[in-house]
Amino acid sequence: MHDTQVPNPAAADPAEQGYRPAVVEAAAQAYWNAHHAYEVTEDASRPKFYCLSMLPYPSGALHMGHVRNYTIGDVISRYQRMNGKNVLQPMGWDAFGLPAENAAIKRKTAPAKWTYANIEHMRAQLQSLGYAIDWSREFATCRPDYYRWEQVMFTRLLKKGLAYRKNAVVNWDPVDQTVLANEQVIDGKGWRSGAVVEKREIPQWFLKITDYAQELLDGLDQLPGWPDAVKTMQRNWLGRSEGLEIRFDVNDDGAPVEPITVFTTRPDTLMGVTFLSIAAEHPLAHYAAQSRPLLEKFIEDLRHGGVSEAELETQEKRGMDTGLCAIHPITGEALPVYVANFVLMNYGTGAVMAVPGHDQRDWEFAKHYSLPIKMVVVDRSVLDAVHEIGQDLSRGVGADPMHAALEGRHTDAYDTKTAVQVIGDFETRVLEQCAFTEHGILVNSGEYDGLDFQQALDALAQRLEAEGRGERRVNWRLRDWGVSRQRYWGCPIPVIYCPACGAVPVPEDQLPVVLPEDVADAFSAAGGVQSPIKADPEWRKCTCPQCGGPAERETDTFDTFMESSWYYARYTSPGADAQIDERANYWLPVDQYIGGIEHAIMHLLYFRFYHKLMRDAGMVDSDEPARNLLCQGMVIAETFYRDNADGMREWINPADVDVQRDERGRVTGAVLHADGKSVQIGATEKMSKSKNNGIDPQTMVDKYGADTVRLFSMFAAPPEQSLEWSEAGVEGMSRFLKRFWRDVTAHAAKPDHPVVNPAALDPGQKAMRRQLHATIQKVGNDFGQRHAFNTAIAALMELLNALNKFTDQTDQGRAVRHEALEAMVLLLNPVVPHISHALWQVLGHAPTVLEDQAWPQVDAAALVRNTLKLAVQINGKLRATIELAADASKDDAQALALAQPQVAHFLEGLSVRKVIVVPGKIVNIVAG
RNA sequence: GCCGGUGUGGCGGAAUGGUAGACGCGGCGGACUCAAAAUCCGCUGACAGCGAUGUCGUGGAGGUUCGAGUCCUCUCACCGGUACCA
Repeated sequence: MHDTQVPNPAAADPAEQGYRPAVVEAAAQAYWNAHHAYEVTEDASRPKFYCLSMLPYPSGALHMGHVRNYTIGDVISRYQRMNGKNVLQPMGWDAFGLPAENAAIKRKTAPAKWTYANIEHMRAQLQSLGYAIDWSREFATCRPDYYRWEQVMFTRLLKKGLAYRKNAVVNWDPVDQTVLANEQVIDGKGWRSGAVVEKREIPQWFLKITDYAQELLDGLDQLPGWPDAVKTMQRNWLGRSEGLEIRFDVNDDGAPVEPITVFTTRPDTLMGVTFLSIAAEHPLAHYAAQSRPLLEKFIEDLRHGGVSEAELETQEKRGMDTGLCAIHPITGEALPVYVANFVLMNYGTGAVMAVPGHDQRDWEFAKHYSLPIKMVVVDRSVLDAVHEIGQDLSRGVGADPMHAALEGRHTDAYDTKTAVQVIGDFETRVLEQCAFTEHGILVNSGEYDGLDFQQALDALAQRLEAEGRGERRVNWRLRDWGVSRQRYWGCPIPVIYCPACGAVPVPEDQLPVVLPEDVADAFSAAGGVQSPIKADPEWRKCTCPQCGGPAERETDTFDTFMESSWYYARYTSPGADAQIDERANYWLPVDQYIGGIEHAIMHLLYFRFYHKLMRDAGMVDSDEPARNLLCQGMVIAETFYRDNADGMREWINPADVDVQRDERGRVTGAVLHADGKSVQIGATEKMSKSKNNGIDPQTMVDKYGADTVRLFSMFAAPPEQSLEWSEAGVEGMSRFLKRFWRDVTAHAAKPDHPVVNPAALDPGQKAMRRQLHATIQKVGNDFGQRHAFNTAIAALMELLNALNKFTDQTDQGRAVRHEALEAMVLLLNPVVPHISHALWQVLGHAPTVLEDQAWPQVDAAALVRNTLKLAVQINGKLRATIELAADASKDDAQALALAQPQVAHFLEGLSVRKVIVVPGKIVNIVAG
């Protein structure tokens, strides 16, 4: 490849000394493209660094969230390469999904066509931002040569028993006769039809992620580079709990029926069970409803509404007695069995033992349906209080609740009235105010009285196991991953249904099962309600791979989380004739993964799960897919609106509004450019179409340049926090880059640049150079360790401000300035690579890929200080500052502090009790 | 409902338990200009004071500590997730 001649943008027109981002950026990008600057291959001689940003969904146009995500990734990538790493930064497209179907319906086109057009547009937008991406590895997940391997993997999992089919509940729109996503259910109604949504059970494919639950939990401890918040959320989502599974015999009017199995983490409250609750989908609920019309109607009513957890958990608690009778496994007591809408069939066994005295939800349910409440656990403090009184509880309250609990502890002296009151008060609280849900000591529990939680668990487990009525169990909140979707725009599930052989995986040599893309007519014909491959009777026709008889294909497609669970591995092996090849083990695991916090649980759990599946298939060596994770916050913006005469609220884009302020800078109002009339100011929230507060990145790049946009998105907030877009703030960044350009070109106008001689520097030059090296140290730490890009940039701004005040024109003064400007170009390069590329040449270097320049080194000698400033506090309040030699002793510091006139003034009439000296920080005088 | 997070000047934010408000925006004043823009310089948490300076101040209420924005308990508001949005 020959060199493309790229003019030096600063030298191109000597008369034009100003910063012209469009010219600078085009030149830098042309140079990088000509030199394939960011294409990489495996290189065993260098440490690798795989920097991965979550791949975008091609929704139509880049939004600020993308810009923020990919700029963070780009800064880290360029920084790591300048520190000697072989850096891979890839990009691709998460191209299947629901929005393409919605857009296709709206535009009467095919989802594929819309998707590919979006990819073309968004790729160009990404390229205009100048990211150091290896584009040779790009792919879209909707292409058969990508999803083919997902299908191969699935058929292998099927053979291994890690994929299986079972019934599961979905949202059903009875008017459109279609399954709805949770997002498409609004207030319990279908978003298009407006019909009340119903729950419906249909057969679906599942992956056995629960087989990996323990490993997914344990693996979190091997991820020190992941945020604690993410690990905590994943732990809670996995939801490991230890407890007992207990069987209750059940009879229907005396005749025995199937027993009910419950799981409980609180077996110590077993003696407080006053009823059982089962899910509406529980087999016994169906059984009981057969002979009970009212119950049947109740269960039918519960079918209304969607299936999302948020909806189920916030709806009013309702239940109905089934008329069945459960037998308490210890006492033999008869207990009613309720159908309750808060019991979820897909958690645990779909049935719970209700202990209203010690579970708040059961307590509320018992109150509402007038069911009995029993107190069987008391707080230790209650026992202690009673013990203190010395009460012999054999004469205590009516039921003699604590006799055994206090066995051997009571004395002869007692005060019946007070003890009864203490116990009574506690019981009254449990019966009338709220459940007591903490661990404590058992009472009212016969032979188990006086035991604590662990003792009760052990005793009950032993007895129930011996009697065959229960066993110890570990229960998980995590459910198996349902991967079937009743939609068109996804990867076809490679299964064939044969009347003779049942569900048969498509043989690998017949894969991929290709999704037809030219379906625009089918889409408009069906109004998008029915998937074209479901609507087409021909597509599904095939022959059974086992018996050769006529058979039909599965017409469901995979959850799109399937594609995004392994894309990171595919980037390592472009063109491989397998899912991935041996190159994967050079690059994996990912060294830095970056994406939105909204993916903290689901995507990141599937991503970890899939990596373990690939490991167990012998494809990768590592246990976890990513060493370090950074979750960036949202991009938010102000909203503006007008309430029109017809009562509709019209949202106005922030770009079309001028904000008005008073003489102190406080916002007093806002007006529309177009008519100069006022508009209302709304909340500052996530950029969205519905609030019309999105700022188009392309407009910003065209107006200010990519470097300015990149700089602002890294400066305005730390990466994990939400970032408020502010065009005034963007202008501030533009000013900084203009100043930087001007200062470097002005300095370079004089051709000579003497070299720093540290021994020859005067105090002013030394101070300037100390700030330079302190900044180098801070920027390296902030970029490399803390990911605090905002403070690194602030330090570089301070350095430039200091350089502007440093007017020293002597040889050594100019040498210090030269060292500083050259370092600044390199330090800023990860954030603003285009202007850095240009200014490097202005400083007299040949054009080059700047990431191959070494990162500036800290000169430790330049950091040395002779004196330090200390704050002096009296009783924690700042009263003076002192300056003393860096090697001064604590005593020196104390003496100097006490000698300050202000200190003496504040100590008047007080005596010094203690002096705390923290070297290099503070002297605190405690006086009174 | 449940799980996780956030809350600091007019605004975005800074601060290994050690001088709260770095840096940027906005605002005010000044220089340059016929004028404006751009650029440059200075000031800018609130209250009191001519000033030196003092008092108060990190969503709210308590607590630990010589010292708390930072740690603990409770509480309020907002944001993210909640298994078929990605």
